Amino acid sequence: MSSTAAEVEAVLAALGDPTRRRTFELLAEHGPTTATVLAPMLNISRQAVAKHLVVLADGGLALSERVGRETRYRVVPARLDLVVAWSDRTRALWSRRLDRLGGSDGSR
Amino acid sequence: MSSTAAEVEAVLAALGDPTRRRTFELLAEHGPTTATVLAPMLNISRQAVAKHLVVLADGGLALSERVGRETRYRVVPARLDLVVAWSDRTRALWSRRLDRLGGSDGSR
DNA sequence: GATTTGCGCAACTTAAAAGTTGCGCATGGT
DNA sequence: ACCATGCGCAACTTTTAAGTTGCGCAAATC
Repeated sequence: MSSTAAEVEAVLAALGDPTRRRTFELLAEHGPTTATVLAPMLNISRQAVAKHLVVLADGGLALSERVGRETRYRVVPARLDLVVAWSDRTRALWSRRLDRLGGSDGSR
Repeated sequence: MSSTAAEVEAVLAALGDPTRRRTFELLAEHGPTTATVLAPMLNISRQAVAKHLVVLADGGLALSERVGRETRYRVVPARLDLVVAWSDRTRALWSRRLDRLGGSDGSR
């Protein structure tokens, strides 16, 4: 249930690259597509896109499905919850520290 | 108000690196600290930490304050909202597509 | 005022991704 | 059967980020 550190790692690393994030967004807008279709939109080779898609899939942000001779990828938006969860957890670390200080001031 | 693409870029790129994310978390737990203090916790040189802190600051995730001869960094947890906002926006892109399809099925 | 401590600047090395190209194989169309 | 299309594998180049080391300067300490 609670996401492992490795999962968060994979997701944030995947979203760290601009081209890959753009790929993810395109996938979200267009729906299930192939690397061949995405390549011209990103102005990079099909192979480069294919690699990005594998990274996204490794991070659980996308799923691949083989349909005939094409490999269609689709986005898994639920995976973004991991990012949000991590953000909340980190914010919690911070506020917990403030609690220990007992005050209402975060500086100094 | 609405975050620019460049800002989101900077934040996600900053959080993409494991060491840098760890630095960010340490900063959240420990409160304002210097690169010198953080270095041994991360098992890397002070300079390496200093660079990470600059990247975090560029992304708005941290703020530096010069106190005497030390440079103290503190976390800006509010900046994590950008990540959450981007996640929401991307999810919206996705569901909007489903709306266009008019159906209740995301596949195909 | 001499020493210690902490930092920034800069040059460098290293390591790892991003991207390219070429090829061979499988699937679909005619 | 033949050709076209789409993909995966693999080797390679290029780019960029991560990390190190050395040095000089400014601020505390004594």
